[in-house]
Amino acid sequence: MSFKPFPVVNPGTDMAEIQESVLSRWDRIGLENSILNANPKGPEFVFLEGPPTANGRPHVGHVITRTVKDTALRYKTMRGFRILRRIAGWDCHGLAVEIEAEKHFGISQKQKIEELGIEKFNSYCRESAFRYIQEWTDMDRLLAYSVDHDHPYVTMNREYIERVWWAVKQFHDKGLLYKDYKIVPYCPRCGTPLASHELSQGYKDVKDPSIYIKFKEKDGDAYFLAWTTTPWTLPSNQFLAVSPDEMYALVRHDGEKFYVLSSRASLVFGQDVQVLSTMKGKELAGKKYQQLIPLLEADKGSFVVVAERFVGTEDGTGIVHVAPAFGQDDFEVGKKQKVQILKPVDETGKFSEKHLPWDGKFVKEADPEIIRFLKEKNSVFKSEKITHSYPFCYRCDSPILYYPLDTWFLSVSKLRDELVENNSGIKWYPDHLRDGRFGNFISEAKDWALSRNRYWGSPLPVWICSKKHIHIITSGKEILELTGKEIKDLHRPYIDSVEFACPKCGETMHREPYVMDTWFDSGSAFFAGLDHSISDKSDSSLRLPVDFISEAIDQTRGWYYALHVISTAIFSKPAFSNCITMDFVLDSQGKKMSKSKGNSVLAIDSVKDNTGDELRLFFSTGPPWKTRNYDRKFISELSRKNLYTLLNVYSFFASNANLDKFQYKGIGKNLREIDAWLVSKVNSLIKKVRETADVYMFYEGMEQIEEFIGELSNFYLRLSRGVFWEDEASSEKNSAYSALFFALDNLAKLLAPWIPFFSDYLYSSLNGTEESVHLQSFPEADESLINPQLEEKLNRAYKILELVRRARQEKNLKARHPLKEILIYSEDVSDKDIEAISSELNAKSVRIIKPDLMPINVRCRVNYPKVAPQLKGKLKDFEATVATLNDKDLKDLRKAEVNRNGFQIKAEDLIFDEVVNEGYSMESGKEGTKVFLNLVRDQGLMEEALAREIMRRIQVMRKDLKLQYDDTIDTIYMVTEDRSEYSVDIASALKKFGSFVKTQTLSSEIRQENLPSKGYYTKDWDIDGLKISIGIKKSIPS
RNA sequence: GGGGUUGUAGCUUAGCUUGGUUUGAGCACCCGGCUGAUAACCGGGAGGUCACCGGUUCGAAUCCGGUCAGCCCCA
Repeated sequence: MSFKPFPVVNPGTDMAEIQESVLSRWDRIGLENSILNANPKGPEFVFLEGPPTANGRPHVGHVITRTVKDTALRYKTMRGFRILRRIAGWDCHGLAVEIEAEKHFGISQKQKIEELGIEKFNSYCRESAFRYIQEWTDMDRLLAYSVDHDHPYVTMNREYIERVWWAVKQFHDKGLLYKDYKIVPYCPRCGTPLASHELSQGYKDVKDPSIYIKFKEKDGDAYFLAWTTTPWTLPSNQFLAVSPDEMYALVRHDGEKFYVLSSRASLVFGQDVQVLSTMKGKELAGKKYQQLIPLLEADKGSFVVVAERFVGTEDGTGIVHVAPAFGQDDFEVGKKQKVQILKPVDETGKFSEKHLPWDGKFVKEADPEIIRFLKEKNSVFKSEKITHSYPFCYRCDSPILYYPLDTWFLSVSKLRDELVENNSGIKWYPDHLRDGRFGNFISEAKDWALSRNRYWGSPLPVWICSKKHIHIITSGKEILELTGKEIKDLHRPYIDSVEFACPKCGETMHREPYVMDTWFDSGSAFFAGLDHSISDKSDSSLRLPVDFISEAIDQTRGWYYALHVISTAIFSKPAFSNCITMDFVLDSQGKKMSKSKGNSVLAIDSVKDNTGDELRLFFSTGPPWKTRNYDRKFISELSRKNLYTLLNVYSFFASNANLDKFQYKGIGKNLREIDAWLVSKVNSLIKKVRETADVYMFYEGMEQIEEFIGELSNFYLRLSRGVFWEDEASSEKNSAYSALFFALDNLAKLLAPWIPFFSDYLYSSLNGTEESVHLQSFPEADESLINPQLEEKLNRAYKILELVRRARQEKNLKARHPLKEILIYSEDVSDKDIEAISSELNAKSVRIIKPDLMPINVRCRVNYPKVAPQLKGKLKDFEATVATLNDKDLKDLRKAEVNRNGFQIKAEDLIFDEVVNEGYSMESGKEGTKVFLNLVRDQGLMEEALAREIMRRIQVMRKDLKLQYDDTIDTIYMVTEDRSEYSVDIASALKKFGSFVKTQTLSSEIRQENLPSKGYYTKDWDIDGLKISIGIKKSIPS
């Protein structure tokens, strides 16, 4: 069989180039398809993609979620699992899309949309749903996100909508669907209510008015002082609420009388306050007051003080202004008091009551005028501004109002116990989410406001007849059966006209004109977003719970919540069993990214600035649930340290293996020690990576691999280089090649889930194949090749090497200068153990010695702080006695007391100093290991040192000329000045060591000659005072 | 106000579950060395009140309580 060379790495090869070549190979071999259909008989692993909206641009945060998801998928595939639902998904409905459409048509009011026509509006929405799909696919390709992009689930598709409808019916059948006239968080611009989980996305700190209002007592001359940040609700005031059991006071201030919460009096009035009487809040209940703005007519029961538990005592005055139309608590008060509520504001958030001077104004804009109006009436006690957090529509940024509206709800609050129970078994990463943020949220779950008074969404499939019978339609087929009419598109407006006779009473049924919260769409994905692998929606084929999902932290109240609620309600099971949650990606300064600050990074820019591997490496280092600063500096640092280091190891391997025509035939039995070490380390690594990845701790696996790459390069290869350069084939050399190949090949497979491109480059280069690493099995550790003792042993040897380097450093002895002798004292190292490091030690002799052979003198001195207080006057005698102790005494002292001159000398009375003998350099390690360098430098050593100095410089010059490994050269030199400490003759040095230098530098000859000389590349050097010019030129082949 | 989370060198961080020499590393900095794989690397230096206070303990970065600060979520 002819030798097939390993592809060599061209200088300047970068990761981008590798990524390009790997991508085109993947296309060539149709890898995507093979991955999607891998392991058809393997155990099942169910994945679910959280559907982003393809109507928005992906940002760098999406890169990290895709990294984590894909690493898990690739890992599971290599572990032999058949992955179900490895498909992309797209969330297509909702306000985000509608707002794009409004911009497109240049309108911003619902009325205008209806004038335009819902048909036209929605058809634009449908078209623009995939506005940025190209950017998403580009990003996914460059990140190697391996899900099926050609068969995604799409929430606006007919089948999907029908499954969502089916879900609504399940809620209805369980009595969990109801309609109510309730206060809901409402976006006046979008004209629709928002669910609590949507509301939570839009809190912002803003400045609002903070005013203290005087409500005049009806049967007296005092005022009730109330505080509010929403002056526009004051015309609708119908009650004042106090806390029943708190103490209130009637006080005099500046000539007027006020009721106020006792504990707040001084904060509101300052020093100038006189308490006239005190009473409990409930004693105030029933007191009447004058209508503040007497422009609207109200029911008789209005304008009284009520006692309510919701009244807080932390801010304001302890007296709360109640406008039943504009707050949840307020609404309940209105209901309790059985009054008609005042609602002078229409659905666009504008005053709509001709008796009010602010008629037609948006409520927030009317605030200043209302304040002015009240000031003129002397009803304002104090008017300020405060900064507080207020909700805004997370889609369009309008201030949210609380507004009474007919809304369809899901009775999620009834399910709280089940939600908590189903959550208890979910594995959360990080685990504190289970009982923390997510657990808290579901244990206080509110009813889900499901309906939206909008246009582009899954239509609410609820039909009602005049007798209030409800019918839920679950398919287009059912519509056909009920009406005899085929309906192609289930969206509005077509669905709006569907009418049929009530199955119960025969009256005509009309559809409730709403669409649904788009979170209900995406939250249905676990049963609605089916791929070809799961064809019906029966429980068993759904494989609930899904094994793995992963999204960013904001989804605890978004997608995770929706999935969990729907799955619990319909299937009484959790929707997912493992969930990795990412925290946000911050900018390089650790600041939150935002469009307005201009520091946000688009995913597409990021994947073009860096390769997919580099980004994935960056996002895989460290736990994903910690915030990470996006910084190019760190990305390239990690890349350099790991990917490029490994590329160089491979490059070294390939170029040498090609010269030697090495072919891998498995690792043999007779490995060199350091090769056995490497093989052992690889197997240990495999074991550790599997253990962590199996429990979803992917970042720990990656960190283990990173550490190993460092050891491979800086320990193994550095110490083994020599054997690869030997001319003759040998079993040692073969051992080294095999071990290195084994390490690289396994590393390629280990890296594959994290670093898809480079790992595949490495794998195919090593194995000379077009096949992909991603279809290989994940490596399995061979326990019999793991040798902890050996790993530990070389670890110690490496420590010794460090000590020697330090000892050399101390005496300024370069590593390339040979030493006469190194002595090593260590309890647990034998001569054989240090073989691996002998090349780096560079000594004529290395010996392990017993403690008594250490070239040291132990001296001792008196430990004064210990001894002086006891001895006092005898101290001088003691000193003299100590001075007489000889080496044997000192040795004895380590074991027992020594009696001398009447003193019982103990070891702790003395301080021992170890003084190294003349002519040695010593270093001690932590475990008592000591190394001694013999500093003798005879003529032979000096000559060799000088020869090596010259050799190294020739090598540098070879590199300057970019010569090939096997190019031979002619070398000449000329000494211009010699003041060196070498004190040896260069000619005689070269005479003795010339052949060594020649071999190492591939010089056909080395001779003295005047320089510069024509045709020679010349450089001047100063070798510790020896000034020398060296010239080399490529030999002309004879 | 409630819940969660974080606080270790200029920066990024490991160690905390299970208390035990002197808190370990990388980047940057300074000095020196090495370099026929490397964009590397090696040795040394400088740089830490382990946020703060208290408790438990022979011993606390680690366990407990409290405080402060940042971030996130909720009300």
